[in-house]
Amino acid sequence: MSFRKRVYGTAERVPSGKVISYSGLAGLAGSLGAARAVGTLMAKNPYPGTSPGRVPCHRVVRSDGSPGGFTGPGGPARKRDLLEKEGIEFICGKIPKRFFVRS
DNA sequence: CACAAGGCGTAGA
DNA sequence: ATCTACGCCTTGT
Repeated sequence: MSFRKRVYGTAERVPSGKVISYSGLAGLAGSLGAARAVGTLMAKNPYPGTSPGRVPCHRVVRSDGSPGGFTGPGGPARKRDLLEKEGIEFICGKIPKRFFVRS
């Protein structure tokens, strides 16, 4: 089982209306501290979407609450939009900790 | 096998 | 609070 697959699997189980940090995702995926790697994987992920088989990479944000980047269609703007549609609130451009899935 | 790059994280100034 | 520097892990060439 490659790290890559675990990350996507873990990302898919993040519920709508919540987000998780790159770092946290890395940890849940089995490689604590591989936040950077997660970012790389998300950057090349199949396609952002909530349907099965796709990866809701827009729910993966930085640990400090910043949206982070987004290479998918629409860029960062799209990411923010998707999150807001799922109920995430942006306070001064950042996401409150209560929206994070914690482990 | 070696190297470069990437949606990050943390610490210090 | 903002910015720079350095470290981290995995993937693709």
